Amino acid sequence: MPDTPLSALETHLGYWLRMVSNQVSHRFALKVEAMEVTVAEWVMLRELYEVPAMVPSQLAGKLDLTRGAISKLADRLENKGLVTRTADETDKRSHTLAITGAGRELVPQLAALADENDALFFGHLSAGERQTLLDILGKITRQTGIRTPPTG
Amino acid sequence: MPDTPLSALETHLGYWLRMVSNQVSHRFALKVEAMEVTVAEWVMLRELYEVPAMVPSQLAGKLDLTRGAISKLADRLENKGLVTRTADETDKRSHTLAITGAGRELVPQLAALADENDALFFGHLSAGERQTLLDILGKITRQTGIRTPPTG
DNA sequence: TATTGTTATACTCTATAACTATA
DNA sequence: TATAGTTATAGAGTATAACAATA
Repeated sequence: MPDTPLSALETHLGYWLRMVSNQVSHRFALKVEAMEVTVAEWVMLRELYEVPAMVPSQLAGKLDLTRGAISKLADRLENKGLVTRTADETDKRSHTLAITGAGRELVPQLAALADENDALFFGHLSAGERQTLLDILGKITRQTGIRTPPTG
Repeated sequence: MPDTPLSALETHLGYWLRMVSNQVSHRFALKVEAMEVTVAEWVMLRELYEVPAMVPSQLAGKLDLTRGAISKLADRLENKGLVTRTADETDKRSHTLAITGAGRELVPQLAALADENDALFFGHLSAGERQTLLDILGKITRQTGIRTPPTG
């Protein structure tokens, strides 16, 4: 028997959020594995899908990763032909990252897998509950100043 | 401009859940680092805190990890003096894992850090919103048959 | 000197699969 | 033969810090 009441242990929201999120992401990872893409790569592709091009440090800021992490991720995606690096003419230190045609074709397929996975985990919630969840996630991120989900 | 409408991309709940959860867990990791414990170790300690002892494979099932992963985690915690392995007399292949006195003292301190972290990320939600979030997380896990948060 | 991106290094987390000892 | 736990190996994910080129 524990020395201390368990109630505090039972209710850490962060703990349960992590449990559920890990489960959801893990299942999604298995799905995208078939398309030879990892979850981190999917995140980067998603981001590049929505802009013409972006410099690595900008992306690092957006995804809250180091420049080194972006560099490695970009290497992998470049090797897969899903992303290209283009030199900056004016500042020779810099370059931009852009999604390729192949990458652009892949994204909707990956999005379909994400839809499938969402259906599996969130499909049994009511539309209202899903919206509430999204709202709460938005509220949390807005308070802490990271990227925020769409308000829908 | 993307070839496909972005609305589908915008609203993947799994995607946003992961973003928020990663943020929360990362911040928590920084906090517990000061106590020389990782998040995965905290999860294992939490589990062992609530029972007199448990066999590794049972724990693997509970945390949805492989026996190998548990073995390595147990090694680390044993080296830190937070967990002990005790041979099973009847089945010589088996043993049990139990939290030590030091581990038992540490858990409430880690729980306090979890409280702090919860406050940071969920403190601005209303009590009702927090309960709703917990309810929804519970609902999701109950549907997919993994461990579920307390109904509170 | 400061900044951009890369690289070297390291560690956690986790898996798969082979292995050892025992049942 | 089957099971319990360990270990070897590997790869993702990420960080820190040193580095090269350029500004």
